[in-house]
Parts: sequence; C-alpha cells; structure tokens
Amino acid sequence: MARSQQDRPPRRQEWATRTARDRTDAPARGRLLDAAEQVFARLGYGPATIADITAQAEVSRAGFYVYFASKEEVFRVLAGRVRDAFLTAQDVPGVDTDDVAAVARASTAAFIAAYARHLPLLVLLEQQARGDAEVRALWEEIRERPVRRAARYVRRVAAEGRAHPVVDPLTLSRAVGGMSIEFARLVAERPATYERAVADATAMYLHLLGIGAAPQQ
Amino acid sequence: MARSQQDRPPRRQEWATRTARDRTDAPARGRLLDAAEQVFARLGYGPATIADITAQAEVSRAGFYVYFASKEEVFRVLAGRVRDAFLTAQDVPGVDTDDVAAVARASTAAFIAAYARHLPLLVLLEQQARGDAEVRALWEEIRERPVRRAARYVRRVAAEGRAHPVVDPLTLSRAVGGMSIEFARLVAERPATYERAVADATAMYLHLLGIGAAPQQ
Amino acid sequence: MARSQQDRPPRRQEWATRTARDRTDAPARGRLLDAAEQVFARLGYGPATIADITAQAEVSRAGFYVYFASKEEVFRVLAGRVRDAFLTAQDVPGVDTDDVAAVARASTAAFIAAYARHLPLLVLLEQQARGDAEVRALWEEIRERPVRRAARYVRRVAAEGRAHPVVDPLTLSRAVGGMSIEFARLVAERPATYERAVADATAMYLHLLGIGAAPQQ
Amino acid sequence: MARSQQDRPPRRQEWATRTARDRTDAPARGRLLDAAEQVFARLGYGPATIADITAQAEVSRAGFYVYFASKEEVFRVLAGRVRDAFLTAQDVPGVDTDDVAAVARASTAAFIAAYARHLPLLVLLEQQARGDAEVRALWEEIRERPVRRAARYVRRVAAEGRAHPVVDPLTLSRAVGGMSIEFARLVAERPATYERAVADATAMYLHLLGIGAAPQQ
DNA sequence: AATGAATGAGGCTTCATTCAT
DNA sequence: GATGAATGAAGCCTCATTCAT
Repeated sequence: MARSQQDRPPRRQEWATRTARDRTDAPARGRLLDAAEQVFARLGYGPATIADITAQAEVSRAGFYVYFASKEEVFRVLAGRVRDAFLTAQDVPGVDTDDVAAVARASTAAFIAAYARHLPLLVLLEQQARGDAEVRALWEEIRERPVRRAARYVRRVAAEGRAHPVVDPLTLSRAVGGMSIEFARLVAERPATYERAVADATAMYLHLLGIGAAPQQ
Repeated sequence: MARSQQDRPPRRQEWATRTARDRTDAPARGRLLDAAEQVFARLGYGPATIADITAQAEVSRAGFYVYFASKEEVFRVLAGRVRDAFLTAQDVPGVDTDDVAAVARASTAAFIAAYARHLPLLVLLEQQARGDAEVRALWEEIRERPVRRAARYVRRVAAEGRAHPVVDPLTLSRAVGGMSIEFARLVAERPATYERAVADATAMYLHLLGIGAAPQQ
Repeated sequence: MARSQQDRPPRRQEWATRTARDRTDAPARGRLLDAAEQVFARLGYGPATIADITAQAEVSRAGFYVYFASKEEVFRVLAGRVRDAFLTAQDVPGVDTDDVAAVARASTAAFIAAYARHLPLLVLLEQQARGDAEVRALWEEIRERPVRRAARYVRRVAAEGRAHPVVDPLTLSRAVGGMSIEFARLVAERPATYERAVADATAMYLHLLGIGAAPQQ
Repeated sequence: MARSQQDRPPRRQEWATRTARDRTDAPARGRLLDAAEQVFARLGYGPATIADITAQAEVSRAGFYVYFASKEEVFRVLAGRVRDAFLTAQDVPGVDTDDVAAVARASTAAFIAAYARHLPLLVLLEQQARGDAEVRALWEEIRERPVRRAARYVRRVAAEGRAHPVVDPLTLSRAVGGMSIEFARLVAERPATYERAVADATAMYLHLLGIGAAPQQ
C-alpha cells in the first residue's frame, strides 16, 4: 500500500485522454471531498448519504459520480487523505534526537494533537476497516506506523543505555499509544486540556522508559 | 385482506392488553437477542438487517416485532446486556485488598479479558453512542466506571503511602485503561497472548504506581 | 334485506350445538361491538385496527375472532345496528296523521336527531358502501326508506288537496332529506342548534309543500 | 450495494440543490396526479396504494417520490386542484344580476354540475378532512364558500324587496346547498337527469326565496 | 463538466389472522 | 371461551446509481 492512494493511479504524464475521474484538482472534486469529510464526521458512515454530501458541496446528486464511483470510494480517498495527514503530523523535525525527554514530549504532543484533530474520521476508519480490505490496510498503517517508529527509537536508546524500559520496546510503544489515544479523546472533547494531557502522557512515557521524571510533577 | 391498512393518524400507543413485548423471558426473545448479538458482531450495526437477525434466530421477520420495536431497540437491550456483563466481570472478589500488586493484576486481567470478550459489541456501542442518547449513557458507564473505581483504589493506597503514582490517580487510571484496551484488542485477535498481555500491563500499571523494582537510571 | 342483520342468521331455536359465533348475547361480543363503534367513529374505517378495537374492549387480539370473522364483518354487524336504530327512530307514533304540519315537524325532528346522533358511523357507512355490496344495501335502505315514506305521505296529502307541492313528491322528499342532512351535520357539531334547525327545516319543508307557514317566523 | 443504508438519526431536510419535487410542471408529475385522481376515485383513499398510482401513471414506484413525499401529500395536492376546479366552476359570468331567477338557475346548475363531476374526490375529501388539518381547510372552503356567496346574494335581493326568504339567508343557502348535493348525487349516477334536477332544484330555491307562482293553499 | 429525471433493489413495519394450549 | 405467540402478506419509503441531454 503505497503513499498516493487513489482508485486508479493518477497517470499524470499522459496528455489528451484524461477523464474527469483522473483529475484530482477539479474544484468540484475538492468540494465534494471536503463535504464528504464533514458529512461523514457529522453523521457517521452508514447514515451519511450521497445526497447529504452533494447538498453540502452544492453539487447535483449526479455530479458526485463524475468524480467518485461510489460512497465506498469517496470514503477510501478520504481515508487516504487522513492517513497522510496523520502520519505527516508525526514527523517532528528539528528535535534533538539525543534528548530522549524532548523526543518523547514532541512525539507524544504530535500524536495526541493529530489523533484529536482527526478523531471523527479515525473512528469511522476503524469501523469501516472491518468490511473493506483497502480501508483496513490504511487503518493498520495508521495504527502500526507510529508504534513501530516509537519502538525503534526506544530500542535504540535502550541499547545505548539511555533508557531502561519496563517492558519490551514494542509492547511499551503500544501501551503508550493506547494511553495517548485515551488522552486524545479527552482533548477532542475539551481542547483546553491539551497541554495537561501532553504533560501527563509524556511523564508516564518517560517513567515507563525508566527515565526519572520525578513523580507528582 | 391487505388493502385497507395504514393511513392512520400519528396517535398511537394504546396497549391495554399485555403483549409479549413486555416479557423479558420467552425463549424466542432470547434467541433473537443472541442472534442480534452475533449478527451485529459479524456485520456491524448499519449493514445488519432485521432479516439477518430473524434468519439467524429462526423466527419470521414479523416475529422480531413481537419482542422489539426496532433495530435500535434490540441494540439498546443488547447494549444493556453487554454493560452488565462487562461491569460484572470487573468484580473480582477474594483478592487481598492489601496486596496492591495482586489487586492490580486481578483487575487488569479482568478488564482485558472482559474487553476482549465483548470487543465487537463494544466497538459498535461506541459507534452508536454517537447518535443514541440511551446508548451513549451505557457507553459512558462502561468507559467511566472501571476507571473511577481504579482511581478510587489508587487514591487510597497513595494516601496510605503504599503507592507513589507518577500522575494524579484519575489520569493514571485513564492511561492504564487506554493501554489495557490496546492489549485487549491484541488479545481479541490472538487469544494466546492473553497471559503475556496481562503480565505486561500489570507491570506497567505497577510501575506507574511507583511500585516494584524501579529500573535504575 | 330483512330486519335482523347478522352474517349468519341467528338460529335461536336450536339446542345443543351452538358455537360462540352464534351467541349474540355473550358479554364479550357486546363489548367488542361497542368498542368497534367507538373506534370506527374515532379513527375511521381504514385506520382502525383490530388491535384498537380489542384494546378498547379489553379483550385479547385473538378474542376478536371468537365472535367475528374479520374487520369487514364487525363493520357489517355494526352497520346493521345503525340501520336498525336509525330507521326505528323514524317511527314517530302518536302523531295526528291529519295534522300535516305536526307530521312534518315530527318526522323532520326525528330524522335530524337520528342522523346527527349516528353521523360518524353513517359517514363511514356511505364510504364503505362503495366496496362492500352488503353495506351498500344497508346504506341504500338508510337513504331511501325515509325518503320513500315521506314521499308516500306527501303524495297522499297532495291527493287529498291538503298540500300543493312545488315539485313531485319524491323529488321534494329527496330535497328535504338533503337539507335535513345538512342541518344534522350542524347539529352534530353544535347540539345546541337542534331546536332552531328543526324549526327552520320544518318551515322550509312546509313551504315547499305549499302550506302557508308564514315566512320570517 | 444496499447493505449500508437507513439507520439515520431523525434530523433531515437539507436540500441545497433544487429537486424535481419543486417543479409544478414536469410531465411525469401531471401524469402522477391524474393517475392518483383516478385511482383514489376508483378505490378510495385507504385502499389505494402508491403502486396503484404509479402503475396507472406508468412510472416506477420510486418515481412517485420524485414528485411527492407521500400518499398524504398527493392527496393534498389533488384536493387543492379539486377545490380550485370546483370553486372556479361557480363563477358564472354574464348573468344578469338583476334577474334573480336567472341567477338562481345559473348558480344551481353550476353547483350541481361541478359537484356531480367531482363527486368521488369530494366524498374522499370530506372523509380525509377528519384526519388532516390541511385537507380540512380545503374541505371547509369547498363547503362554505358557495353557501356564503349565495347567502350574500340572497341578503341583497331580500333587502331590495325582490325576494322574501322563508328563513334567514344563510340558513336558506345551506338548505339549498344540501338539497343540491342530493341532486348532484343522482346526477352523478344518471347524468341524463341533469336538466330535470336543475329545474327542480331551481324551482324549490326560488320558492324558498318567496319568488314565483306560490301554490295557493 | 454537469445535471434533471428516473428507477431497481432492498429494508422497515404493520396488520389481519391462525393455532396450540 | 380465551389468549399468547407467531407469521404471511403487503405497503411505504429511501437510496445508490444510471442515462440522456
């Protein structure tokens, strides 16, 4: 499952024969995607109808099919967008890799922020992963990639003796992922709790890494 | 004689005689509930149809409405059942309250086991909580009750100086809840990992409580 | 179409074999009939359900079929009851047949009172007459009998030179019937208008008979 | 893909794009209306089904919902049409207002003709007025407008001393309306009786107005 | 590129009615 | 005589999707 997710791969180099379905830039297409995102977030997948989406996008019902083959397809495209946005948000450049605490804080903050921001769609993604193999692949990427990356980092700093994880790195990363999701939910409900959540999650993360962040900060 | 039906003004609800709808026993009702649970777990809420449920229960389509008013209603009843089963499973009697490690292990084990066992319905419950106030109440009970109970315990042992939580008890409990859910998902996929998951989760739980062999920095 | 209207004629003289369906006196049967009358009057024919009727009668749904074969059948029985009551109410004994004005007044009063009293069912009867031959027969009796009787009387008094009808007796009677129904509707809505309505209808009746009731009474 | 439909929370009604539902022309809409009129007239309201209507209109079942939201709605639209046609038919221009007899004859003829012509729908309208406020309003207009208009005219000619009504003008008009309806029913059954009916009704009308050769007592 | 119109397919419910107890 | 339970038959309505323009 590569990066650029679209039903038929965008054959950008060809001239002349180029149908609407291929044009990723048509303005109506973008409006439909945004509309779909809002509608799905508001109603959930099942209850959302093509009519809801086209109404929101101010496009005729038939207009939908100029750009997407079906409800499933918009959702897949949307899912790809979410995955990209979510994973990209995990890239936190400019952090001193040697400062474990700083890395922990930055990655935790990025994860919680991204998860909270995309919560509605992520929840649907998880739900739809059940019945759609392509969506499942996207969902697994979303779930696994940050965990594996974190595990890799933990393994390294542990090997360097700069951390003493309580459990094996992959398990620890999963656990921290799980707790971060929990915090992300809270943050999605009450954005003001973001700083506090990041601080707490980071503190626990570091503690589990065996790095002495003093309890009761 | 089917011609002259419907067309009735909106006024309704005049049951004088008791109907089967009130009976909570009745074998068919149980069969329908079990069938509904399986069907929902297999297909998800939206895609599941009354026909799927009645077919599974070996009852006529109309038979469904003898006991439930709608798909929503079966789901609510089912949700209540799941909440009861889930919360009941958290009662782990016969554990020495003074042995913090034992309590942590027992409650973690119970939580993970129960969550893994009911995972499919719990996921749907969360999903449906979005649009149904009654289901939302059930879902919140499921989410909050174990966390609050754990927080209460943590607060007590912390007050007694037998634990030194890294963060405040409620936050800690939420975090542990989140990580446990993560493990429960893994266990639901591969039941063989249950013991390992419980051991790891317990270890981290205790570590966050400031108990156990703190790895030296 | 004889007087005692029931689906199967009441074989009252037989002993021994007598099924519930034959017993016209069973208390539940009466309750069901009364209930049916109320329910039909309240909801109309189509929207009324067997469940509505049995609920009102405080009988189980199945209990209905002990006494009636179908919704159509109760309605027919009810229709027979209404016809009997309506026609019986037209018999105004003890009026001096020679006093044309007195007869006109008495018959008009009886007709308006009876029509107003049974208005809801009469309206349904007319409606159902469309699709049910048996009901149609009842309805025609209800409509025609009073008119024919009146026409007979008019013809007689006209022959005796005691009246000088503006149009032929049957037509006149129909017309008076039509206007009386109009008044009956008003009376059904506002019972207090009964006396006034009878006075007006009688005045017009007599006037059309060419009998000098002074205008502007 | 039919699995994932319905299940939508009660919030609705978000048409941004204009749909066919708004267009009062559109040939299919007219066909459906005509079909509905025939079907309702033939079967009555309750027994008529959307399938009957669409079959008659040679439109798919779903096609109905492109133009109407429900059976109730077509009926309402139809009722409006009938009211318009019926009331318009009462406008009899070009009659010398000073010739009371001519006016009486013209208005009686128009009323009987229009009532007979629309009898099947008018009967249903009365029936449905019971349960639908909008239909009730239409029905009352149909019933009251001609009566009030007639009463106004009677009042005027009475004030001018050109008529000597037996009862007060409104009551008289109602009565004449009632008798005219009676005649309209006969005419609807046997159109050949129209002329006779109009002549008779007019004669009685004028007589009640105290006009014409009063039969001597 | 866009859309108004139309429809096949399918799900939900209701109700009259039967039947074993 | 009465009824709880169950069901066949039907009607309503929605929605994704197509197609001619």
